[in-house]
Amino acid sequence: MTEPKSDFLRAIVDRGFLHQATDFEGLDAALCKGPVTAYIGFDCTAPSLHVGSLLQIMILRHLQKSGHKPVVLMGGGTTKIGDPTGRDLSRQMLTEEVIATNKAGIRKVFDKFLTFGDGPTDAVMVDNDDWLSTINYISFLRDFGQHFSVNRMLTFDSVRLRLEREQPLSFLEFNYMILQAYDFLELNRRLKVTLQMGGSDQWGNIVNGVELGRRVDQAELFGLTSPLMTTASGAKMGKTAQGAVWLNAEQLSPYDYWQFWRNTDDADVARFLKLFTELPLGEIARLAALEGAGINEAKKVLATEATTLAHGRDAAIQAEETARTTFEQGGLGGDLPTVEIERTALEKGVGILNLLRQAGLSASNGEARRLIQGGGARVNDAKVEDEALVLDLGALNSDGVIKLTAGKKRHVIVRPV
RNA sequence: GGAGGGGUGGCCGAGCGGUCAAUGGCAGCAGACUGUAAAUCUGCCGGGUAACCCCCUACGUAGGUUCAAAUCCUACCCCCUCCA
Repeated sequence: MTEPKSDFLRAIVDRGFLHQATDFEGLDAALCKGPVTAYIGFDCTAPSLHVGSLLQIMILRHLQKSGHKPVVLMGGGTTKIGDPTGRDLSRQMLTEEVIATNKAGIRKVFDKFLTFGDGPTDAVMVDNDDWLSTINYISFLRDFGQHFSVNRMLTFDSVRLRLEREQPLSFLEFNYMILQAYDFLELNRRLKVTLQMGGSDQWGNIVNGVELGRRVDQAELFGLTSPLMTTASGAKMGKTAQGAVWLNAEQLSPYDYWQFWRNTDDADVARFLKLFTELPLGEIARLAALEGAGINEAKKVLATEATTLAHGRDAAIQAEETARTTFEQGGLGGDLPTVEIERTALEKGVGILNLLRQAGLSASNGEARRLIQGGGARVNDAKVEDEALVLDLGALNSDGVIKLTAGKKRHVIVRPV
């Protein structure tokens, strides 16, 4: 592969976003010629997106920054028939209202990363429900069915692996790749989209779309995939004990988001800096060269930069500041998760087990008890030795709140109201 | 439609009449060591509770047999394989 000439591909390659592409040179040339419109598809099964989608979002951001037009395709139509991947076949179909709500939530996330509008390089969001829901089976078969070879479809990884492992593959699933290919064709017709991007697991779908476009409309389409994201320890990106790492502040506070990045595995830091921040590569190289405890500096930069993209500079700085006072000075930062408690209840006295539960630091009294027995619970930084401990107004610190801690990292402020 | 196999805790997977709240692995939580990392070691890991005492809930669903069932019987639901 030669060094790409277009800004976009150079960024994508240099920062580690590229897995494979169809006609890399052709795409490079097209990107040099003028604005290219490209899309990535997203599910709308949840009211927000989590870190697992961040890689794709960043690609769209780079695309826009280098002068091209990003299209966000919402899979509203495909969501309607449920997601057939995995064994969760019976997953509930979502109603129109839920889908609409989810789309609105997702749109808010994208607003942070992309500039939407009507301009030539402004991002737009579309929903494949607009064309999929009106498909007529007979005419669809006649117009497009002839272009799909089952023999060929059977060779795609997504299908082949399932067959080799003798796992069931429903006809519905088998059709997904056709519908996705059709999305590409439709987007090309409607919005002059000529490039589809996605995770490497989407390669088969993307190639199908490229070929369908060529066969039906003689359109020159391109596809590009990014590596599937895993952490150094092999886990899927974006899952933590508390659940998914959401990109919107309603579901995950900027402080927690910052913490997620701060806790990145050493081995992932350089890679993540390239993928999830927009720092210049030279700066990243400098940070990545830090050794031993010094790498913590790089993690803080990663956390602050990544949080800036999702929540804005101010929120990121505040999260960083809170982390500093909490972790480095043993104080309590103002941005820590806060739980309110009735002042009158506190006057009477609240059991520590109960309080830990209310603060969300343990799921049950038993778990809270175990936490204390294991020596992991602290009140105002003092280890709790007695699980029968009762806290009242006397437990308030000089700030008039109680700082509850579970383990080394989980802090909650309890504030009387 | 016929024959066979199977549904066990977040996941994988033992158990196949009492000693089973259920072996083991993974994941998770806490402690130690550190650097809010990794690896390692230790403890915990259904709920209630003063403690491994007891109570409640749990091995697809609903009944039944038995002093006693995740384990046996019956019906039903679901999944898989083979045959038609």
